[in-house]
Amino acid sequence: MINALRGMKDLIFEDAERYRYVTETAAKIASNYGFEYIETPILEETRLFRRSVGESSDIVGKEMYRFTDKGGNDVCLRPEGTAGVVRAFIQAKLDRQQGQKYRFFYFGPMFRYERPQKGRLRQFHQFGVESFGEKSVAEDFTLIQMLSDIFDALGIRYSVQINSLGCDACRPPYRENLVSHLEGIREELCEDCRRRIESNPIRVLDCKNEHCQELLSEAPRITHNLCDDCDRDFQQLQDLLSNARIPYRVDPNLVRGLDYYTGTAFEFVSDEIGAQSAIAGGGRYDRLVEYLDGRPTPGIGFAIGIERIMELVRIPEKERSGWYLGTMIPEGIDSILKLAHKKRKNGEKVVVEYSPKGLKGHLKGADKVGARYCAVIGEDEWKNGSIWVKDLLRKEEKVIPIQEA
RNA sequence: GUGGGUAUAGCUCAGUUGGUUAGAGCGCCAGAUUGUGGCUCUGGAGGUCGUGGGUUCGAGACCCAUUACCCACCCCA
Repeated sequence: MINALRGMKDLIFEDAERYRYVTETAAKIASNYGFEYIETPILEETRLFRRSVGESSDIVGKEMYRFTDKGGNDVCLRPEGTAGVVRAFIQAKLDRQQGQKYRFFYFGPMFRYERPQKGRLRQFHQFGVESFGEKSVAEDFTLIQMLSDIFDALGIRYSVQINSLGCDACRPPYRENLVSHLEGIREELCEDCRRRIESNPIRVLDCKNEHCQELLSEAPRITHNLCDDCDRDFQQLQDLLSNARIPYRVDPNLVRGLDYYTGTAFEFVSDEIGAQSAIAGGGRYDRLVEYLDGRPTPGIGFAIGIERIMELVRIPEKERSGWYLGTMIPEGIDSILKLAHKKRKNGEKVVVEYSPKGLKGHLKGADKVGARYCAVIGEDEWKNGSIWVKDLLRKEEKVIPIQEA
């Protein structure tokens, strides 16, 4: 037997329905916010992710599905969605339209070669949005509001965490500041933290080790080291969230793992799904378009981890719908097929049972496929060109000429 | 990459200190006055016990290896 590859899952039956419900709900809300659908290739040049997501991230460093194609190109299955959309944005020369706003949403599979666990697959799906050209922090607020609208619509409980990562003006000095502080207590930190001082010092701040946390209580916080512009934006964001009655918590340790983030960073967290609790994350990336050779353009986006919310989603109960057609005698099949096609052309859902069988068998069959109407041709109906129809919901039945069915 | 757990019917799982024909529930199929669904009752089909070695008179149970899945670290959505 051939099984799906490790960390890859089939979306079938209820899972498939849940997936569709999530993407359709989110897409509807995103378009209400003025976002347009975009679909970019799943395969991209490796360079794209190295320059956007960043060499220092684990995603690029060790989790990419990477290979050389037959043309000798160094390519990767996309590990996230933003890079491709930004590439498309620049390729379409939209960055030349300075002052214009462009807003996109997308959804689809992403690939990371990680050890699978609850809420973490190698092929997983994200729904994301990217907004280009709008530098106002009101857009940051609007994306967070959109996310809460989406989760509200899906019936998912969440908490919101926000932070500001600063800009080119305030982040580098803060980083130096932090590193020198960490160097001072280096010997007492755990092994992981010592390593992170070089690779990603801000990460040290959210070490799970209790001893480290005690030592870190004195460490400088990014939120106290923002420049005037960043600080003003961050304050305004908080005001906007409060006015909109969106509960949030400032978490100075919230760090995005991707190098391209600047300014506002946010995360939506659920406490009902195990260790992989981040159900959505995003933030600003005002320099990313430049990194990828575009004209400087502010940007901000988020992504939802669809698998992580799948089991939390409350889907509406589906009701009986459409038709089940069957016959009790072999001669009836032509009439059944003709009727089925007429109804299908008419936009109705129809399931046909080809084998003749007793009425009871057909009723059971209709029940099983969730049909509302069960229509059967038997001996009597065959003789006078009629068909027996039962409404399974109202328990009403009638015999009518087949032309009228 | 590291650690722990699990692997028996389509699904969820029982299976006593190793001992005859490996069980249940659900699902599936067929019946319960010959043309009336969901409920009930009866019967039936379905398993080389993940795979490969080993210990033993004898292994689904014990040992080793291997693979897969699950959970956690890590990382992140």
